[in-house]
Amino acid sequence: MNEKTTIYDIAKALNITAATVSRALNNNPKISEATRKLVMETAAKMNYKQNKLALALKSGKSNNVGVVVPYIDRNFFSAIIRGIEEELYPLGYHVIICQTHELENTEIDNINALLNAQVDGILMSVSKHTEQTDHLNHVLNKNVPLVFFDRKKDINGVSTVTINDYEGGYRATKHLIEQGCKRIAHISGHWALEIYKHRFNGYKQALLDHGISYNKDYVIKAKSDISAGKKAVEKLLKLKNPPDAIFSSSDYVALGAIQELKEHGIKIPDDFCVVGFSNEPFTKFMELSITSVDQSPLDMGKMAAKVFLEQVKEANVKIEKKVVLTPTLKIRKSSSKIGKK
Amino acid sequence: MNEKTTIYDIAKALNITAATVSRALNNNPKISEATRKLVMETAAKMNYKQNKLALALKSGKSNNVGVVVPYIDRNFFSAIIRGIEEELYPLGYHVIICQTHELENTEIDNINALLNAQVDGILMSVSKHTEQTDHLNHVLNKNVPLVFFDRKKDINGVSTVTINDYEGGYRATKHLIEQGCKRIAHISGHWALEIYKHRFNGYKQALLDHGISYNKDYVIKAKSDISAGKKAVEKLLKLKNPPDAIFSSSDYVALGAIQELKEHGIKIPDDFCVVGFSNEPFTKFMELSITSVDQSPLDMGKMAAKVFLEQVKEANVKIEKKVVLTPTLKIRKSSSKIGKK
DNA sequence: TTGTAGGCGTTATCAG
DNA sequence: CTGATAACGCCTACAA
Repeated sequence: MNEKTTIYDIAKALNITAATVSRALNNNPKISEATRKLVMETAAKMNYKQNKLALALKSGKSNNVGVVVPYIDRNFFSAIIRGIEEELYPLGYHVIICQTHELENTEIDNINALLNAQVDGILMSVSKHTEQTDHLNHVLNKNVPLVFFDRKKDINGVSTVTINDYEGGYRATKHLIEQGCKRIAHISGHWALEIYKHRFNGYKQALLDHGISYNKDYVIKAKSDISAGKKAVEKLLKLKNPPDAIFSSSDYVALGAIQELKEHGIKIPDDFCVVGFSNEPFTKFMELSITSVDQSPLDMGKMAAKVFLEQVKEANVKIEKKVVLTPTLKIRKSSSKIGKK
Repeated sequence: MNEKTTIYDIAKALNITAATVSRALNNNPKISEATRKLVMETAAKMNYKQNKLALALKSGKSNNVGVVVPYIDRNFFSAIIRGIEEELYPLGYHVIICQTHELENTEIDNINALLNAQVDGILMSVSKHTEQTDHLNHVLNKNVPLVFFDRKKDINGVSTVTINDYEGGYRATKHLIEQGCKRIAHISGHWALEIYKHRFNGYKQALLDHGISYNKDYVIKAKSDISAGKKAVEKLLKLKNPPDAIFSSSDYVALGAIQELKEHGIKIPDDFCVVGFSNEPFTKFMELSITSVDQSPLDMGKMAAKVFLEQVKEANVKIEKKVVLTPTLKIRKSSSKIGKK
């Protein structure tokens, strides 16, 4: 009753063969209605559950997909995973999660482990410190669908789902310009990740398009945390001609920047505007809510899942799809100089 | 080269038998050093990877554990999952995640799917709306280790990892009393979850222990969101003798409460103190940072994983372990009446 | 319509 | 030390 019951058990109980049981269970057309019903009933009675492992071994499909991210408890990534799970679960897939901790070796490890586990696909955001691509090519060689989301490597034949970081940077900067800001600084991240380059490019182009000359001194590369934001502001305020706005590639940096600006008695948004990136939950909860670029991670996850599904459907065809989502600017108090209530 | 190579392939290449290859690969003592080396080398050369699926079918161990939570993108749960993953990954386990969306039927579904997938254990936080326990007993009948974290059902033989919600409520309330608050209200959650009852009990006992009589009008049950917090405050302020502090079972409610209090021109913490629960990331980022009870979800996840591991180790013995973690109060501005700088 | 037999990739048992 | 063989649970030609 409580131990595993197999199709053999129920075959024995019915004095028929396991093959017949299998067919009945799978609604195979070539089976009498009578036996089908009988099998179904006793299967239920004996509390039979199909062993997906055996099925997987037989069919070569595990119905598991691996998802690899730096850390699962970062809001951006957990929201993506949620999207993936919700899209894939109804189709019978299970999501296996792995964290790289931003370490190349761990990433390689994860990938290999997933491959050994015979996953039907891998959806991932590459680690900040990944330089090799052998392990990724390896996935392709095994004919396992691979999809990058957000952070990618340029590899032939791999589909990607990203947001238009350039556009995000552009819109954020344009918004600041429209608010009347003239000297807009930019705090960027580690350029090993191209997303930061793109945001910077968008920033730069927006300036140029609006007749504002680009000033190298206004651009700072920093880690993505609060204290980095503070330090960056300290530096910026020491310039002979300090900026009157910041577009930051990180919400945490934006927060640190705001804190430091307040320490200096600078009024936000009246005298200084700040825009962040990622639309972290806290940005909208702040009393001085922070304008930020939303990356719609939930949609990104769902889209990554859909791209994966297309890939499995057309197993023979090699498709390389590049989906680029458009970010939206969430305008909040930290940059609402005009039309303030 | 790029298709799956099995032990048969490498056996053929070496003119030996698959069994020998298997032994060599597994460092079986009864094998000559020479063939071991030979096998290892050609295995590497042929890029052999063990098929864990076959191993799982053979051994009955999938090396997968299922983790079931309401939503994975809630900070509390994603942090727990991170803890579980980090504890289990080094031992070769993979974590499969499922979301119940707080729905009983989805939970039942998830559990069954995980069982079919032959997971080696299930770690879960039960859904708010789960009343049945058949599906959970079912897990036990199959002899699959089951561990509850945070939200549990009282089922014989199931280990649990929770925090001492009573203590959390007690400490939060005591803290408010120590700050000089005299009329402390409590905003609770859905009592279908016993955690809310426990927090309430801690609140009540703290009052009594400090000679403050319990006032039913000061207790409100509400959903766990910002607007519920606002409404609760509206109600409380209409009392003939309104409170001067709130201990809320939710950080979101606490935030809503604070917003509403400010609307009414009430000074926090000078005239009114607020304490929340969960230590959501945003609580410490606010300009008026919010005092909150930290549940150390990362530790909770790690502990749940450890309990699971003990369980698999002692497969024969039925152990029912109840781990209760002690929450810590993170004191911040929203309740720091005394010793304010 | 149903039974038989083989195989998915491994490991374990038993001989040799 | 190594080779054959069976088994894990399921599905699917092929045969009856």
